[in-house]
Amino acid sequence: MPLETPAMEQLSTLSGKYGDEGDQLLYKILNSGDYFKKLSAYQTQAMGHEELDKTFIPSYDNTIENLDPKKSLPFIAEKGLRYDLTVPFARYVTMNRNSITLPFKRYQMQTVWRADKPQKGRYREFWQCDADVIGSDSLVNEAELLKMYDEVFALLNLPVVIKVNNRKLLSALATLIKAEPHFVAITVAIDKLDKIGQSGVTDILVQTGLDTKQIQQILTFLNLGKLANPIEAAEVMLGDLEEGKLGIAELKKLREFLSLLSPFNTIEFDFTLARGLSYYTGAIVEVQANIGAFKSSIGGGGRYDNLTGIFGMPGISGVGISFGLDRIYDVMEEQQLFPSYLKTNDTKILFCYFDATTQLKALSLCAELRNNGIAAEVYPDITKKIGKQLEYANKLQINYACIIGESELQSNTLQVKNLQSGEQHPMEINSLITLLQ
RNA sequence: GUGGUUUUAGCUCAGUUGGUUAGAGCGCCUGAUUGUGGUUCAGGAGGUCGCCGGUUCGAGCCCGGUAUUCCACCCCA
Repeated sequence: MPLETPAMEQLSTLSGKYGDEGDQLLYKILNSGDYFKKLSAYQTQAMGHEELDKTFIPSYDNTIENLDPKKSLPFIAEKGLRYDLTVPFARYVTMNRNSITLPFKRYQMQTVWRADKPQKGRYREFWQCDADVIGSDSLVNEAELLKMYDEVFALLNLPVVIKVNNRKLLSALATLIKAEPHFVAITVAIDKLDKIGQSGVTDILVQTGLDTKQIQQILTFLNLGKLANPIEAAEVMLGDLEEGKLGIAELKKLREFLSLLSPFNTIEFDFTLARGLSYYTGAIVEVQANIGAFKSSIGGGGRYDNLTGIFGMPGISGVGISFGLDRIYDVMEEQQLFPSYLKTNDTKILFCYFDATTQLKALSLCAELRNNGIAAEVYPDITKKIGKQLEYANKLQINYACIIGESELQSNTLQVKNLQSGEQHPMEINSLITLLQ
């Protein structure tokens, strides 16, 4: 079923769900009214002012520069703009737990906002199209959602690579090399392998504080992807660990399901896929266009085991995918994948005229055509220049022009010109309606 | 958040070591053609050179600040 959630959420709902970077990219909304004057002495202290009391507040110039932005934020901004569709969905599920039936499926197509510097393929406001299943652990859901990616992009004629991994393997890897505290740093580093290569990844890991042996094991893990049976190879490496065992089992099961669904696109298991959103716990997926120069992801998703738990409804697992609509548009525009019929004008005919009297006639004829379900337009300005009006129709790709002058008014007929063939015939309004219907 | 870059006519852009009245192409308008398109020809309109300040006899050009565009990084859709 379709679902929509408000553009604004409580900042407390959004904070901490997307990683450190995510919190910085959240658009915060200032509280209403004179939020500084409303602050209590206690609150101003909490904002970093040991000696500040309320009488001091009205002197804004003195106070603002002394405020600690991080400490101040909760007091001056309680709302933020939607950052993705998954977290609001989890909030919705929690709030409506009594009225929805699990497993619950929904799709959601709305804009989200990131407080980012815009650049190529990167927008401050963009559309996401999400599909999620919540309240079921089954890997059938993963398989079906991956197949949904596959089918949608096949319908769009846009070849893609769908990359799949499992967070549990990455987690097991961190356990194996005894570097659990550096889990996030490790995932961020290996995610960059494509861009900066092994040496670049090594550099980052050294800076993180890992030793040579640990780094070597990470690189070994990454290279498993090149083998013929990467999942089995990973099993040898990580299968003794609890999370490794689970992750391997999930990937194997998913591979089995997918083999039955005969995908059109490449679905590959890629151990370098990490993803930054912190709420993913199991399968993670990312979609890349397999055509053109744009290499950033045009879709992503994964399984989140405890997102509703944060809102007070533990033990519910969900999995979802997201289509990055704007980036998909960008790639399709670049590759000219939009079908030509989308580019034609719906307007069938333009009414051309010469003076105030024929203008009235054109308006009433146009209305009559519209009443018959025909898209028609009237040239808006009075001009003696018929050529200009025809050229306007041309530029708008309107195929017919109806010319109304004094002689047509008297004979009660219409001159209808086909702008492609150049042919022009007099006809009655009824035959014009038949012609265009 | 860090680094770079852009800003001149409606649009896309030239503009030399600072020097008279800032240019081009396209578009637009008018006419050849007082009611029949895409071509052609002739003519025309349109710019406080992003903004504020400074240097200079003189600034589109140099300097400072500020806004803005796009790009890369970071991160992601």
